[in-house]
Amino acid sequence: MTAQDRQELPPIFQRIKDYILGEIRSGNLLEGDLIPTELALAAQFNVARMTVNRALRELTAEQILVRVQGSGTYVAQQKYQATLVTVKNIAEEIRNRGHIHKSTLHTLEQKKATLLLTKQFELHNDAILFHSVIVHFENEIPIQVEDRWVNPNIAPDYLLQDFSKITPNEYLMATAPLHAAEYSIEACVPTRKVAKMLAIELHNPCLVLKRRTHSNGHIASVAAFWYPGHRYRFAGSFS
Amino acid sequence: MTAQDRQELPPIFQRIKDYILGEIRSGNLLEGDLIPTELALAAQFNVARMTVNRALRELTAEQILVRVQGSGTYVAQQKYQATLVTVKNIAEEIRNRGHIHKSTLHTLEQKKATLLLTKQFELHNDAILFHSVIVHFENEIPIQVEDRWVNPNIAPDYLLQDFSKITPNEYLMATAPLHAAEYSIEACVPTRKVAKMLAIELHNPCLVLKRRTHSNGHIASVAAFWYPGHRYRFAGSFS
DNA sequence: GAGTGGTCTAGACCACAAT
DNA sequence: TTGTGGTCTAGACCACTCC
Repeated sequence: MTAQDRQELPPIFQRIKDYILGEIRSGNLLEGDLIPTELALAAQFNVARMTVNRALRELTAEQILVRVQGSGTYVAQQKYQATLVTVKNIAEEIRNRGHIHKSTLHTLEQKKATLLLTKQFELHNDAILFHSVIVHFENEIPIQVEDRWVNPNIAPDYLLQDFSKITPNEYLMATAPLHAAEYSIEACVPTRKVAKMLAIELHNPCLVLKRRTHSNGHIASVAAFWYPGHRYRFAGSFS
Repeated sequence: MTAQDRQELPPIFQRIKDYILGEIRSGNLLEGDLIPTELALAAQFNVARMTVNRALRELTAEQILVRVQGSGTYVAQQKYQATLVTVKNIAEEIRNRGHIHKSTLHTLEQKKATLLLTKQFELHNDAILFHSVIVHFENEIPIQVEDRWVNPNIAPDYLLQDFSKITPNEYLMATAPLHAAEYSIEACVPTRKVAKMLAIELHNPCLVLKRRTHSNGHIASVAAFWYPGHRYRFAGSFS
């Protein structure tokens, strides 16, 4: 069968994927069930085995199926209902909304690490770190306080940057490739300083995103991002 | 070249992927750059074009490359530094920590939808919905208030369930396959009812996860999950 | 028209699992 | 040993972009 014969139909591998997905949705195939072999599906659809292989390989990448060499292909266990939240570069996010991003630099210094920070950075006791505090504005309204500590070994020129033109995030992404990160999201009452910078009351809760990033086997940066709870939310969707 | 010749080496398509990724990491290939054609890479690695095709197709699925038919293959724009938070079934999460999950049912009813709810569910004005309010405990400490509205058409037997044995999440996952969801995370002060159920003060901020789930082309469920801010955080890591 | 990626074929050899 | 998936080949025709 040529592509012309198929006309407006989706590619064969896609139709095989749709067929399998349909069998799962309809209940004909249940979690853990063995599905037909590649050769059986190839015969059923009258196509080459490679075409079936691609369909099943992609469904495996999508975690719909599980394949075991020598054994067979199974319907994967249903995943938990999960929510994924993506937190991006704040300046980019604001610009993507068509709004104006501005930032003000409150602190840019080098400072001896506290005990907690030396542990977070996995550095020796008297380590010197770079520290910046920046407030980000969306259309002149403060939307984020970025309190960041940076490992001088990873970004030695950090203090020389013009953070009105480039965000620390953008600078670090360009300087130190991101290899891994840990993060948490909490709801906290703001400190006096943070409340003042965000122009909110002390009793207004904040969303606090904390993130530690790794680069080249070292801790590159430890940052806390404070958002006013009544002006900001993390949101998204998935399917 | 046979698999035996290659011995312990990774498959060819993987080595081509690694090569491209290395060129990007090293800076030899920059964002937007055109990469060699399939035929050029096939000649360079002395393999069939299909093998190169698989490597490039997978890198495209991973959003490392962008392919344009008739034009060429390009290095995709660098992704933002992103933080992904996964929120799972609360009962499962607690058990995974080795702790004891318990829940108490505060409300289980059918009720006429408010105007806001009819819009969220995309239903007509006088629609009847199921409503449940459940408090989840971790080692006897309240950790989540689950306030959930459910579409009766999707889960007609919702009111008959024993939610001390199965969470609404688990029941809905088994009854109505999850196709998509929207969600948000906010920091809010609790309502009086929520504060009482969570045994916290009115001034203690809460993390509020809101989630709307789709199943079979309909809105299955609209839920708000309240967590005490000082006892709970969303956390995770990625690399 | 030349060159690109998109898809597909009909074989092949291999590693691994079940028996 | 048989059957499974994992990978690869050396072609092919097509749709599309760019010149």
